[in-house]
Amino acid sequence: MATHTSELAKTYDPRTIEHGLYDWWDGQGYFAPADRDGKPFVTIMPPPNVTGVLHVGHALFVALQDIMTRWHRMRGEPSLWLPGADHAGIAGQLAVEKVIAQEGLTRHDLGREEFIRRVWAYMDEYRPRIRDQMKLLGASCDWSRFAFTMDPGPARAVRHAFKHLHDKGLIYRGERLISWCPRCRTALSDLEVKHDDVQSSLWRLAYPVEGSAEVIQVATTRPETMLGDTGVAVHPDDPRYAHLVGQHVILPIVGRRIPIVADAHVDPSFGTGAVKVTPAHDPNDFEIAQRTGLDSINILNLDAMLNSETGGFEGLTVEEGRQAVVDRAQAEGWLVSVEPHTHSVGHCDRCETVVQPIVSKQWFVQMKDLAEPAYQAAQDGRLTFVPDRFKGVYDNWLENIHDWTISRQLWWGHRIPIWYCQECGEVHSSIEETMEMCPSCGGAVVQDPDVLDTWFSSGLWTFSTLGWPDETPDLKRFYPGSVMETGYEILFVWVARMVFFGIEFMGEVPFHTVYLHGIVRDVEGAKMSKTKGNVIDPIEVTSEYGADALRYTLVTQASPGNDSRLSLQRVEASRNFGNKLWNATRFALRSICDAQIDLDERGPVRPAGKLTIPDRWILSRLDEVTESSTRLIEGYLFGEAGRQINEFIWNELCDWYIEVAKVSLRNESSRAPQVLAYTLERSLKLLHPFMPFITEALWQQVPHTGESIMVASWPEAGVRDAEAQEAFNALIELVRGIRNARAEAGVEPAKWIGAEVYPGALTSAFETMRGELGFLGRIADDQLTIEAGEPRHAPQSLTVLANGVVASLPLADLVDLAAERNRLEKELAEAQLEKGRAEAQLGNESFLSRAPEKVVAVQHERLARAIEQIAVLEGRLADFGA
RNA sequence: GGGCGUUUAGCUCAGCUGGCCAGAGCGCACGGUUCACAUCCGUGAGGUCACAGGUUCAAGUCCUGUAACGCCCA
Repeated sequence: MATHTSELAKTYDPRTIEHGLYDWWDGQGYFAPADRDGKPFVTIMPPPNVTGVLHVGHALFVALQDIMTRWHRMRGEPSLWLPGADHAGIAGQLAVEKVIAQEGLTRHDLGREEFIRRVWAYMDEYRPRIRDQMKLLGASCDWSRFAFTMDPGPARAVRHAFKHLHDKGLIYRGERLISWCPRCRTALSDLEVKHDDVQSSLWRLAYPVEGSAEVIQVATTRPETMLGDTGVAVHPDDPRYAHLVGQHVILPIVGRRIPIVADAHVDPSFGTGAVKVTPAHDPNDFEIAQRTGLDSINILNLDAMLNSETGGFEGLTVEEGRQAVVDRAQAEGWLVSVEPHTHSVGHCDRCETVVQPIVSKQWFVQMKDLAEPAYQAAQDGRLTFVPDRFKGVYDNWLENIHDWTISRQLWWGHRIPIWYCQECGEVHSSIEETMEMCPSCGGAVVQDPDVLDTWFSSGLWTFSTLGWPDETPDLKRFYPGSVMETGYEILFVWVARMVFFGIEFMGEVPFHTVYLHGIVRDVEGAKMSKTKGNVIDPIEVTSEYGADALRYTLVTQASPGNDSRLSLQRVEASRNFGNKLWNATRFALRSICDAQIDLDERGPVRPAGKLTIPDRWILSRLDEVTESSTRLIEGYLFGEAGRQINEFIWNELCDWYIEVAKVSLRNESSRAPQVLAYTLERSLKLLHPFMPFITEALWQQVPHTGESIMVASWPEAGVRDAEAQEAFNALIELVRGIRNARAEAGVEPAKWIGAEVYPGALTSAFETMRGELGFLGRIADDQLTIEAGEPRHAPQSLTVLANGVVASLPLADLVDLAAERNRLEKELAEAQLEKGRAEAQLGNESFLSRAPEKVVAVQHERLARAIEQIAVLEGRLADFGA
């Protein structure tokens, strides 16, 4: 270990201890998968995109993935957590466009080559920053395998995948209605379009029917699109319009003659029951046109300005065009009505601009054949979800899948590996980065100018990072991986795509478990955003409270799949927990300084032999916590595991064991040092995946075996000691009762009092804990009696009942008789209620016959105890007389 | 329109396979310089587990419905 201080400071200072540890771990090579046999644990990091800085959402995923990885590593499995970064196509390009805009330039001023050079420079600047931030959080990922989507390896994988799918006919080029962002000037996939409700209007327009005085009214939320109408559709069974089907209307403004058609998808109850059909700018209309053979007329340029098809409106924006059409309709008398209407409008996920549906020539992935096996994997259990409700969401998406638009009219990204021959017109895909001439005719070729959707390369991530398409040793050893941990918001865009690509290219699902976390919100529950100014910077939090505290907070405050709110108060509480652990270790180190701690290859040897009841109790509780936290982590219930470990350390080890150890440590032959060393060392190990820095720092100080807690073994649970637990629990209850009675009677906290204790069956156990009882209850040793027989009471005394143990505290002048009588009466009433409840249960035939024996036995005990207490309380009250 | 989630103490949330009197942190009240820790210790107050039905010997937990809030898909 790099720094080995002999004395711990009085308070825990996360900054001091966290500094330097990470580099030491890294230098020791602990982050790389161990070179040993056995099934490896593999998780691939969802690549944060390189355009920004880390936010708390990243801190959450780092914490969760690090917990899993560290835990599996401690269990002795070769563990790989592979980090990466994502080039973030649109977002990346936007970020750099903003930068050059400050120089008054656009990407077109620079030209494609120079622009891309600038993007690379930008990315090269940001990548290390993100990496450094993840190091601050303690991410134990293998940096030697770090991958970037634009690196040569992953880029080659993209070309291989593309060519494979193209050759197979699963990638095709076609004219389809797609979502177009006028601002980003690119096609988007369905998943990049967010739908928001917008307050708008519903306009009713009257179109004149050809050769008659009749008009047909249509309702629309986008009147400007009438310029591209190629038909009017009505429901085939709608009697109002039956006579018009097959006739034509003359479209106002443009004067086009368009047919009235029947289509079953028209909703007769919406609006007028007749809809205008604009196949080039509406998905539903596009489908109606496909079925009824209507033409398609595009009225927009790619910058979303109206084009020459619109007659006099060319060059107007959509909004201007809308106003112009409405004005004209009003003036000419074919505007029937305008009513307020709220409807859902698609916006670009990146820039919020209203998305325009446009018919355009793009590249698509045909999804049906890819989706089917991915769906099957979830049905037969090869793929499971945590929490499992996301299986339904996943299924539903795959069942209703549409083809995936993968071409983007951007410069930053993987260039589509397609070349068009200028001579013979053939289209070729290639796995090479460049193509010199047409493979068919030797003619000149030109590469498709577009790039691929970022998620196309991300979808290959589980194997492109391991060297695919080459059969590398890494690929053989680490594919398929184990767990994919990520946010639920990218279940479709990323997880599902990794699954179907994994199956398609590797023949196996890329991971068996998908763990999905929620969104970390601010204290008010609002999503954090730069514009709102409510962002909590994880790095700032880390520098104030420590990465351990932030990680612990994020993990224990959230349950899988649910959003959580982060408050600094809670981070502070986690830091305080670190301080508690820190000081418990200081105490332990001081107590065991002279003692010889026995070590074996797993650390301090489990104490055996002459153990006291508290010794046996804490060991038994440690076993229980070891068992339950192991089970919880196996079941992905990290938050609950973390909480239980905290409770054990704070409320049992610190509050009780260390307190009683102060008594037994006075005794030379005490085994407390060994018990303390053992329990503390195991506790540090249990907590290590959650709070890696402080546990390492302290572990190095306490007696241990091995170089680092990171690569030490995860504890195994021993056999429970029910007898010790029962006896010590009774002691705890009694001490609490005594403290309570003292407080209520207003006894000075510092005053030593007397006590007569009647522990019944636990008498001999209590004899052995005489010193501890006196210390904890502040009872003078020469005034403490422990007797097996029936409780007797001095007249001026308080009575304490606890788990079958009775104590009488003679407090002479201090006792307020009326108050004590009152207190006893209240306790008596409670005991009688308790007796009644138990009797009711035990009097129930079906309870006795149907409930498990164990549960029935508990009720018997409960009844017996209540009866006992009632007897004692009634006896006591009788002493008070009338 | 379809689906999902949330609703538990003043606040933020746990509560995993149904089983003693429902827990934590923060906040609140009272008291504490016991030689690890005031980033602490002790004691206490505070809950109709959203509502209405149902299943069960037993429901915060399972089922059905309702409401409010939120999210996803169309």
